[in-house]
Amino acid sequence: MAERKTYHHGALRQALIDGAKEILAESGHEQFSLNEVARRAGVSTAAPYRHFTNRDDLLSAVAEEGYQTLAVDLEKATGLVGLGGAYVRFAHEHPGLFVTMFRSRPGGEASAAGEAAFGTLLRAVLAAQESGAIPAYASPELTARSIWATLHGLAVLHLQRPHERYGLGGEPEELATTTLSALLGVKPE
Amino acid sequence: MAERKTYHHGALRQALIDGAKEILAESGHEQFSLNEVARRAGVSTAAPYRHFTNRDDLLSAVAEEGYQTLAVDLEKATGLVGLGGAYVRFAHEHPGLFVTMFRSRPGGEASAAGEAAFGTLLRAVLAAQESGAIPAYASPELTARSIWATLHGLAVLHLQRPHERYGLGGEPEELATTTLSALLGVKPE
DNA sequence: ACCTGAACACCGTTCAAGT
DNA sequence: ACCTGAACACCGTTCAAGT
Repeated sequence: MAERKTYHHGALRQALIDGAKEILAESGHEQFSLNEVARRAGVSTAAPYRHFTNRDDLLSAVAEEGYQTLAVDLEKATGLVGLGGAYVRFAHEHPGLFVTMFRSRPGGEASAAGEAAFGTLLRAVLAAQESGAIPAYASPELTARSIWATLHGLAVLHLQRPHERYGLGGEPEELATTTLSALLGVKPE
Repeated sequence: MAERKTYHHGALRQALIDGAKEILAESGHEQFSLNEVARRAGVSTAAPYRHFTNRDDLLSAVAEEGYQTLAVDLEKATGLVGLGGAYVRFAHEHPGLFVTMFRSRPGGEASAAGEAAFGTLLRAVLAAQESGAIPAYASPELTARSIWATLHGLAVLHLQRPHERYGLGGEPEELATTTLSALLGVKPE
């Protein structure tokens, strides 16, 4: 292990990001260590500082890739309920990455991928309101933000309290369906 | 500073909890350090281990007191919307404590105070459904859990993205009102 | 330009020893 | 019974020095 490679034109940068994702997947955000990432890449603990200003900067880069993956997942989903399920499933399948995404860059700019993800949700809300699948108590924007909050809370609570089953089943899709229908009366199409 | 006191019959235990809360309020959960708590209490860094098995055990005790404070806050609130506002306000006023509460004891038992807080929400939902203030798409239990998820997501997102204003204003009560009314059509009574 | 080696202050935790 | 002092492995970060 710790095979010594030579990194050229920024290859180390991506290797560090990939290694960080590995650690997050294996041990979670709490256990993440910058030194450990360096060790896995086979470089000294000082090497990452040529590519990132500090630990948080690396985690921000990881978070950005996480937003891209999330945006792709959401785009593949169909309907408001499918979208909600995909959001909760993402958190469930990548807990370390999910936590990292929403802890990083306090006060930083919104990620482009994050905006795209919201846009996908917004379109689904618009369609659901127009078809009458959900009531239009408020504008699509406000409703979409509110649903995002709901899905986010659901995901976070489910990660931290997996034993308290929100709804009947433990499957992310079932959680999202049950919750959204309890609040909005939306039915799976 | 670091005045050397003598602690008797468990007085150090509470002093450590209080010191931990201070640090959480000043610097947040991320910056929390067990050694720092010991320093503030004027004891050695090994002393806390007579009262807590480790760092997480101390934070769990802190979290439990947080749940008690939250339960009291919620009980003082009136109506579903008032309750939602109180929840979001608690997170807004005690961010470090709030994060600690929902990060601690993974798989541990639910706190009694946490259960009490949920009971308060449940009663408010029941009343709102009976008066017709909100639609009864689902059982009060399921609706209460769903609303909790919404409030939690709102609180978390607002802590991490204070610049993205959910709804028009930044006040916790306004956030909760706007969101709940967007989802449930509930009006402030 | 990119990485190493060694150092710094700090952390959580342990343990023998003091009172 | 409760706390100290000193140690351990580990962390994030810096910086002179190597290639």
